[in-house]
Amino acid sequence: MEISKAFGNVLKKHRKLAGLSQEQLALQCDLDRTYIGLLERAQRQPSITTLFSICEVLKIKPHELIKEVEKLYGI
Amino acid sequence: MEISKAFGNVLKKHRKLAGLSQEQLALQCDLDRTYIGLLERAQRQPSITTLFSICEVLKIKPHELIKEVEKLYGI
DNA sequence: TTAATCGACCGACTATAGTCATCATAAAGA
DNA sequence: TCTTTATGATGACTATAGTCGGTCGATTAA
Repeated sequence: MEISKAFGNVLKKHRKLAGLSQEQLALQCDLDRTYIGLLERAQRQPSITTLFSICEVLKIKPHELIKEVEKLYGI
Repeated sequence: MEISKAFGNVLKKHRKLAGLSQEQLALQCDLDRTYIGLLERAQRQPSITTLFSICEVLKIKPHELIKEVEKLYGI
């Protein structure tokens, strides 16, 4: 699986786990609502600061999320 | 410490550990010579696919590198 | 001295991240 | 049915990632 697709899947999973809508997540990490959707649909790739701010809201360490991305990506 | 600065420091450390020049690293991960320098000087932030391709060349798992960035960043 | 290597830095460029306004649609509830 | 909530989607925009060609100074070796 592609990196962006893997990231999108992991992001969606953790957003749901946190019980947040795309809009709620976007507001809390100071990003645009549509952009969260684009990330989940693998049409954008986050920079690492974006990754860190999303993870802060989702209360997960960035390296843990990345570890899940690696797994889906297959490395 | 800022995220980009933390990342630049970690990148430089691991590039040195791998015994590569900025240019050698750039060639192997199909990026520009000057861009590696910009990353190390914290004037650019990588996307996650860029992160993954750099880590592949440096033979380190992305989540391990991110863990070091977290530590320097202070989370 | 000369040549080679390395890294900082620059200006200008192309590609893509991230914003914003807006419309469409499907699901759930009053 | 009417309304609200969540999401998909699009087009146009601004900001920044990433490229390219080059200069410069420091270092190291011939």
